[in-house]
Amino acid sequence: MAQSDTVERILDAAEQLFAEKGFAETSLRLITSKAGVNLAAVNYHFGSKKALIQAVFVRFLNPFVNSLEAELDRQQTAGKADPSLEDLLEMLVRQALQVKPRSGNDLSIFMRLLGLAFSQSQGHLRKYLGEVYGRVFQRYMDLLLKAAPALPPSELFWRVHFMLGSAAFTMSSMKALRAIAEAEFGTHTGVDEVLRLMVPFLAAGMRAEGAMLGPRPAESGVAETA
Amino acid sequence: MAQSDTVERILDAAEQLFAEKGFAETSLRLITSKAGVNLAAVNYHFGSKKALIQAVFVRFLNPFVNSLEAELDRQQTAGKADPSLEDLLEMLVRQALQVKPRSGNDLSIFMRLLGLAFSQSQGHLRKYLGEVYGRVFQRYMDLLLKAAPALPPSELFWRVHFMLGSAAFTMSSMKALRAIAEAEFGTHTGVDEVLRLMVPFLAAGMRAEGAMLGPRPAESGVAETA
DNA sequence: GTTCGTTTGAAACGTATGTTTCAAACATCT
DNA sequence: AGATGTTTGAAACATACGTTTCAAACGAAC
Repeated sequence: MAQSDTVERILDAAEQLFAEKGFAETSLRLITSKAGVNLAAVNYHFGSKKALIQAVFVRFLNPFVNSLEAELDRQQTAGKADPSLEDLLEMLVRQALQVKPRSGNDLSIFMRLLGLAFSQSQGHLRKYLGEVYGRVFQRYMDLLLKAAPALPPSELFWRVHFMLGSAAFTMSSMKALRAIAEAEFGTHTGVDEVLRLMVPFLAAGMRAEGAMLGPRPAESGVAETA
Repeated sequence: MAQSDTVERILDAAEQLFAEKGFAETSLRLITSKAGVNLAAVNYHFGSKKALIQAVFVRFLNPFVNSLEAELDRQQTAGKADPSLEDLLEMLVRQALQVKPRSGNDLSIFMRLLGLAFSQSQGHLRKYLGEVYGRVFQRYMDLLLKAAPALPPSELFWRVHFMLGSAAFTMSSMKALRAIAEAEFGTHTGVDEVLRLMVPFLAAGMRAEGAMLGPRPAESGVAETA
C-alpha cells in the first residue's frame, strides 16, 4: 500500500497513553513500542512530539467541534429563542456523547484528554487550540453570556471559569472517580450520566445571586477586602 | 549555627518554582541554584525530590489545616447549629486568607500549589496528603454533607467533586486568569475576592435540584429543571 | 527490471535529569 | 586544641529522553 497505517497506529497509541499518563510522562519510546512502529517514525511523520500532541487533539476534536458548530447553525437558522443555560450545557454533552468511538477509544479517553488540555496545557497546545477552534468557542461563549443572568461582566468571567474548572477536573479524573463511586455506592454511573449530573450543578452556579456589589456595575472602589 | 538555613532556603525556592512551573518541570538544579545551595543538599536533607515536594506541602499546609481544625473545634464546642454551605465555604476562604505570608510568598502561591496538588498529583503526593490530613478532611466533609440538600449519596459525591474541580482549577490558574480579567475589565480583582466569588457559585450548585431521581431519565429526552 | 522517491529499522547523538560519591570545611563538645 | 559528627562542594554516575543519521527495504512509475 502507498500509505501504510503507521500514522494511525501512532495516533491511536499516543491518544491512549496520553490519556492514561499525561503528556510529559509519556515517552516517544513508549508510544512507538505500543504502536509497534519504529521510534523514528514519530519524528518522520509528525516532526516532533509537540506536533504529535497537536495531531492527537485535532483528530478527536475536529468531529466534536464541527458537530457543535452544525448544531449552533441549526439552532440559529431555526430562529428559535436563545437557548437557556441548560440547553447550552446539554448541547455540549450531546456532542460529546455523539463522537463515534474509535478502536478501544471509549468516552473516558475523550474526556480525559479534554481535561488534560486545560490542566497540563504546555502553552503550545493552548495556543494552537485557540487558533484552530477559537471562533466556534467564541460563538458558544456569546450564547452562554446571553443566557446568563445580568451580573457584572467580571463576575460572569469568573463564573465561566468556575464552570470550566468543574468540567476539566471532573473529566480528567473521571475514570478514578467513577471507580471510587462504584466501590462506595455500588451504583454503576456511566460517563454520560456524570456529564448530565454536571448540567444542573453548573447552571445553578451560574444563576446564583451575585456576590460582587449590588445591581450597579463595578466602578467606584470595591471595598470588600477583609 | 548548628542548623544552617539551607533547608529553609531550599523550601522557599522549591515552593516558588513549583508554583510557577509545576513539579516535573522544575529540576533540582534550578531549585538549588535559585536557593544558592549545592545540588547535593536536596538529597542530603530531604532524601529525594519526592520527599522535597511533600515537605513543601507539609510546611504550608500544616498551619492551614491546624487553623481549620481549631475553627471546627470552636464551632462544635460553641454548640451552635450546624453551619450552612456558605458558612463552611467561607470558613475555608477565611483560613486560606489567614495563612501568614512568608518571604515573597503571597496568597497566589498557596493557591497554585493547592491546585497543583490535585491536578498534577503524582500519586505519592495524593496518598501522602491523604494520610496526613485525611482525618480533618473527613470531618469537614461530614459537615458539608449535613449542610447539603437531601439527594442520593452518589449525586452528592459527584457534586462535591464538581466543587473541588472548580476550586482546584481556579486556584491553579488564578494568576493567569486574574491578569486576563484585569486586562479585559480594568477591575483589579484580589485573590481574596475571587475566593469569595466562588462561595455563592458553589453553594448554589450544591443546592441545585437533583438530576438523579425524580422523573426517570435514561432516554434521549432530558428532563429540564423547571 | 531498473529507477526514484518514500518509508522503515537500528544505532547513535546530545542533553537533561535525579542521585551518589567522597574529600574538604565546618560546628560542636570534651 | 583536638576529636567527632554534620554539612557542604565539585564531580561523576546512571539513566532517560527527544532527535538525528543513514543504510536498507519498499512501492510505484517508467
